[in-house]
Amino acid sequence: MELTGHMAQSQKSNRTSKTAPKAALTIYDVASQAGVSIASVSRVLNGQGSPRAGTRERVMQAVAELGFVPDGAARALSNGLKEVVGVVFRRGDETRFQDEDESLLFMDVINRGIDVAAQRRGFDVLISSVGFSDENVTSRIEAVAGKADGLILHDRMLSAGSITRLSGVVPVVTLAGSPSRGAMNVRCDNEAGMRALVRHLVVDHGYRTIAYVAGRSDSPDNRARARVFEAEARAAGAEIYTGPEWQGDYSAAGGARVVTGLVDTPRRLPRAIVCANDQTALGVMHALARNGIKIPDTVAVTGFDDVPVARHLHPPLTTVRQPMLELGATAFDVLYSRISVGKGEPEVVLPVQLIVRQSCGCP
Amino acid sequence: MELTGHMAQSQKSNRTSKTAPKAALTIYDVASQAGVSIASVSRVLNGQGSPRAGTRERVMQAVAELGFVPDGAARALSNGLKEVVGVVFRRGDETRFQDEDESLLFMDVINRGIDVAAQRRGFDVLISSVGFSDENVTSRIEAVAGKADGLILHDRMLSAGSITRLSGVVPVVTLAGSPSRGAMNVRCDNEAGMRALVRHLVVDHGYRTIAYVAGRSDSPDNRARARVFEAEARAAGAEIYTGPEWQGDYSAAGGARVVTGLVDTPRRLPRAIVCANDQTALGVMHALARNGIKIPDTVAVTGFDDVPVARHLHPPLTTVRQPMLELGATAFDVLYSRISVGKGEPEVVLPVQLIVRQSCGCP
DNA sequence: CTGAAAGCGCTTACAG
DNA sequence: CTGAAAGCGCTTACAG
Repeated sequence: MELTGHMAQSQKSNRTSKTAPKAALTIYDVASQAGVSIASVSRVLNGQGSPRAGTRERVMQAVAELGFVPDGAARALSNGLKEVVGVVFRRGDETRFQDEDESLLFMDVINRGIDVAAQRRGFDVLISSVGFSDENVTSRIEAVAGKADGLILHDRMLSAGSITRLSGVVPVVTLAGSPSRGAMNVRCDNEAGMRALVRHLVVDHGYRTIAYVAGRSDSPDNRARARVFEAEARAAGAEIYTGPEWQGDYSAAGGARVVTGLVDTPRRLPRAIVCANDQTALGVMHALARNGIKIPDTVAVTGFDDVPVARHLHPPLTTVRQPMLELGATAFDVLYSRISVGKGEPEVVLPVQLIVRQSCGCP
Repeated sequence: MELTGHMAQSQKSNRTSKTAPKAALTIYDVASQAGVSIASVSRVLNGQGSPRAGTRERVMQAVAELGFVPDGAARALSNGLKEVVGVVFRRGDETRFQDEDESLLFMDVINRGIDVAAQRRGFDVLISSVGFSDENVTSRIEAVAGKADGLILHDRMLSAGSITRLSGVVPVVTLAGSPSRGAMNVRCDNEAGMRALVRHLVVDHGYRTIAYVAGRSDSPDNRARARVFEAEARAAGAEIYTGPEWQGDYSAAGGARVVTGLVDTPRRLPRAIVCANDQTALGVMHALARNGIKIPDTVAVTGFDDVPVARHLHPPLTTVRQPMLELGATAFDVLYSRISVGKGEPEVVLPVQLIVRQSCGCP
């Protein structure tokens, strides 16, 4: 017994440590070991047809003995399905703001949602993050496209034209953007969320002056939020502080910059500052606090997204919750049905929820 | 002009929206469009040989016009390289502890390090997270193995035997474990870190009673830390509180449980509690605070890892910093050299650094 | 420099 | 139920 063990071991370690690495096993090795054809091996491995019990057993045994794992590339080439979904997003390597790099952010949570949904279908997720300073983003995305059955693109990864072009190669789902021709889009109901938020500030709290710290101006989400913000505030007769000094960029640093600019050139602050997203609110709150301005007593602040850290800010952030896990999962599901059935919803809008905490002035 | 635009559009949208989806483009389409052989197309696409300028141009133009993207599976099958590295890790879906799910944890940071290093080599990262309750983990991992050129396995994903077996299929790097036969391992210098930490507590602070809240007992990291902890504390003549009640599980909940068990059955607490990792320390500190026990005045607490949130705890956590980004990057680099050159370091040990903050009793 | 052809490791009609 | 064979879309010796 001892001996058998040793033999098995030295055999193995022999194979493993050979300088000339053993050629990878193929389905042919399994077939000859089991004494059947490669077609039979393939069938029992994939549960196709109804192989005779004896056949099945011999194949299974050979697979187990050899430790055979079929090559994914060959399978993919043969049956036209890689069982891989590509996800491309922007790595936040630009900003170095307090809690910003350190929390699970919007994109991370979405990716987790994609992952979970993908696993249900036997898909794996091919991640490709691109840095802000990376060049040839397009070729990087194309490389991912070539390795996947479909692509999920986070917001603002590519121009509408590029997206349309790419969607000729593989099905594409964009996140939180607007539908591009050829691609599908999954997003949250910005309009309803912003409407509820502004009404809460202007009607419930009765704030008469209000401003919107914008996100990147090329973001459809930002544009939708800005539009509704203005319409609702105007409808309620509030005064809107506006202008280029209110331009943020979705980052905490951007939000802080806006506030710093305001207090430097002394002028009246609005009673409430509505931020394009939570990260911006984070920066705004930090900067306000640094300048000794009380939140929410002097200025109320709100966010958008409800990232995990939002409830831990001081004061806890009033914001609009986007169902991020669900957003990711839905993106995958839409993509999957497009891949498998050939048709998918061109646009899905998920409901959001106003989360009232204390940064708006509520007790 | 207007007309041209429209024509181009309707043409395209025609192709895109056809019920019978257009057959995917192949290298043959490009070749015929460019009037060259597929070999030439392949050569210019891959920068092999020295195609004549005219050839190159015609190919490039055809590629651009058609929007051709080569199929990754076919490339992989043909040249034996997928340019994909698989990463398998455990999703934390078990515990619901305060800051635990909400911060970028150990594994997330490591994965980011892998991603960055992989991009440098044109590799993409195939992520597969497994939940604690997931079954047939092995088959899931094998599926990833089949789709990748190599595998990076986080700690405690598989038994040593399974790892050795798997390493017969693709090169495997394990993280923070001990080297299994056939696989390579990248880890941090637990011994040096724990030695410095315990000496700081026992020698510098002069604490005479001390305990170690263990991590999972099947973790090599935990065993190494426990061993050095005991040796150093004993060498300095400190009294070690020990026993099954000090068994944690690497989670915040586990750390809290240990403390709760201690205060329930009143007994003397040690002067210092050394935790197997930061998450455990997080739970220990929460539980201590909940019971009105002062940190570090009554009990000092330390962690291990230096996760991003560690510096934001109250008091800031004294811990041992593992270079997590570097750990991930090194894991990829080792794997890559094994994939490309055929040989890689069987074991790499990265240096760690004692980070003294306030939870140990320092001002 | 370029093309015809073989081959990568699978899956799946097609016969039997 | 099972096997021989074609084919998936590339890359790369091998001739020319």
